[in-house]
Amino acid sequence: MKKENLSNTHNDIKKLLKKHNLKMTPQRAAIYNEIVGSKEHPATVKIFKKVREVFPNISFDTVNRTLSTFVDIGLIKSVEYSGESRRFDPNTKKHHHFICVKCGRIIDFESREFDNLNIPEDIKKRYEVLEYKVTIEGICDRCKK
Amino acid sequence: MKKENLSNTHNDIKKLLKKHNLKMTPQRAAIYNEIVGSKEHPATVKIFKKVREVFPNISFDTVNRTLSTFVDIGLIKSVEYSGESRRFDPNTKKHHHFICVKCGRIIDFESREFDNLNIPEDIKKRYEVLEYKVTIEGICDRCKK
DNA sequence: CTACAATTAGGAATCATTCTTATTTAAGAT
DNA sequence: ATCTTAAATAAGAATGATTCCTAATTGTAG
Repeated sequence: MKKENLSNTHNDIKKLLKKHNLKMTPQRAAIYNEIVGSKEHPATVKIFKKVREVFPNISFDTVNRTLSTFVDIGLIKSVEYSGESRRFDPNTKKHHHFICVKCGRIIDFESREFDNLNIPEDIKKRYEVLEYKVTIEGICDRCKK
Repeated sequence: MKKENLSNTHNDIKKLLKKHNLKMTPQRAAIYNEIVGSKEHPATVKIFKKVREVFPNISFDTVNRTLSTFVDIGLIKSVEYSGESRRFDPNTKKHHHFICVKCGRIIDFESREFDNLNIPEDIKKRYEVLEYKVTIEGICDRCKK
């Protein structure tokens, strides 16, 4: 019997929510059930539509708010830095980014090592690789104070 | 005297635009002047406001459209995969992403090598690093056909 | 079981982006 | 220099994503 079977899931989230002084609600359970195991990195609308099938009255706001909550407590992750407005970079030379998770500041940096990584063979075989970069997330000097 | 002084800029863009059958306009020049040399990875609204100071009648649409054009011809880059809706990942284990630039599909992959990169010393010194990941951009198997 | 604080639904509001259309303009040809 | 025309622009409407507001509901501690 596997350690993490579905019957444990509910209690696991409940525990995690409790740790953050948050309540377990049927909506939260439904949203979690929808997203867990999903391999397709769904957008909020997609999750909303799916959850609506089993929870016809749930509002978009609830789904959206709940997803943010889940990200805050580390239950799921938000992919990349999407969701904000598009931002531009006049620097077209190869470089990498440090992004401050507090203020959103994006700082360029260069690294010989990062410029010369070996792309995994199975990726190169299956897909056409155009470019890659390393993105470091953290807290910038200004926000540390 | 530096090679790339400002007087060349105008002609350089003009040449690049021409290569793509696009016209040089004062709006495009103003937008480029605003973004070039900018270290802060500005969002569209910010660029719009700045350009408006010297070009009071320019529309937001023009700025936005022009920025997309600049990205298309490789004059600037769009940072990360922002601009779309937020997308979520229930996989909180360390992993990396391949993003298809055609369909936007995000594919997880794991790599021992990528998991153990050496973060540059000056980054570690100046900022608090929380995590990092490698993002590969390219064309996925479905879109290659 | 009760009370209270947290959570929810629903709709309005906000923000970013794109579309539509009429007008203007850049740039090659005369 | 002027003409021609395809491309680009301004302005506002439309769309899409997200967040805010408020009243009603619900989970949970006591």
